[in-house]
Amino acid sequence: MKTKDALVEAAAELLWERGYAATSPAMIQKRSHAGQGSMYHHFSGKAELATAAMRHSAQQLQTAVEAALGSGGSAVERISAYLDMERSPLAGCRVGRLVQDPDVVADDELRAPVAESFEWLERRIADVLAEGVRSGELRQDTDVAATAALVIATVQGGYVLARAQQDEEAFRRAAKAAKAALVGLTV
Amino acid sequence: MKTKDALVEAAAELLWERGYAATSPAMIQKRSHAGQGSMYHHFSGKAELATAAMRHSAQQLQTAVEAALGSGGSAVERISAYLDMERSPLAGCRVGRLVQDPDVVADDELRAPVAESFEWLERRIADVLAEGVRSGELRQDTDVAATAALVIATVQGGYVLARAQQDEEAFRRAAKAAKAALVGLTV
DNA sequence: GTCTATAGCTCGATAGAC
DNA sequence: GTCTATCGAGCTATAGAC
Repeated sequence: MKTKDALVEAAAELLWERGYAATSPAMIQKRSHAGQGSMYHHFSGKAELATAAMRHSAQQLQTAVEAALGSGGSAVERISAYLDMERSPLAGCRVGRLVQDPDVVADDELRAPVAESFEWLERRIADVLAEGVRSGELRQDTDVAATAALVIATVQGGYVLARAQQDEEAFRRAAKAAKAALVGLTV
Repeated sequence: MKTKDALVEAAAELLWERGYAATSPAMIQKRSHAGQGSMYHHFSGKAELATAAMRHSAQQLQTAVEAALGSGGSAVERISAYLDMERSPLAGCRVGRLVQDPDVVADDELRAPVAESFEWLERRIADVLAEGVRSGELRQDTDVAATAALVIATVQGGYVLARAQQDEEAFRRAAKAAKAALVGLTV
């Protein structure tokens, strides 16, 4: 169970750095120090290994997000903690970047882990916001679903801005304005 | 000058649909009904043709954005018009999607058109917001640069959400919350 | 379970005829 | 300016020895 893990780990890294289409089995094998035979023994091919790697990355991300959202405090504080999570804006989102990959979007099996990850995230953030509305922290007329989408879009779009200009500050600017917008929703 | 334009047009479409790394010269030739020889006569190779196609797409986008921002009305109305521009969220942004491509980010020549496009957009939107502050429509303490980044990130991130879930509504939810946030900045 | 060898294909680019 | 032929490399996958 050691070589298999190394393959998944290496595949996850490469999917993050290069996406699915631009990552070859040979690259994964080289980085994980596994041979051709090992890879095709543990997985049926590139797609199955990539799916396992995506689920691995999504799980890691989910744990980190849960830690940020689960910290005590008000809804605004918890969402702000999510926006301020430790990130490398220039590296991009290990899950979100896959959404641009033509091969991933074309194949429902490959897209499933990504879609599930975003669905979970959107619901999770919407729940925190709904708590804020219930407790009287946020306005009663707050559109919880729309605001959750805005928060996640800010992060995903912040990655795009940072990568386009090769400047981490672009991400932080977007996050700062999103936090200000959240404060504007408080009673 | 006809075959050359067809090559640029086809390349722009394919870059939008598939990105740079996953688009091959053969695909571009097929779609533009141009032969191998024609392509290498007009362009030094894939990279040069792609650069021309990117500038073509960026120009198209700039014209459309200018139309939305240039419509009369308050700053909030003009930015809202940008957020409500006619888009196909599932198709993604023809410029922003290139930011995820490993080959594009690795090469400054390829990245330049993308970076310039985003720099122009961020400045343009910041200018509109600054006018709103000056006219007394928006609060004096508005962080114009951060808000501009938030607006663009909302659009780019909205594309990611929509593609991840294959649902246009995800984009519209994010845009709706962004417009609400803008209203919250008015005096 | 892991290895090497190789299949069959497509990649991006070049050559040279016309 | 456009064509076809071809190069060397890398792609994903399979075969079969160990």
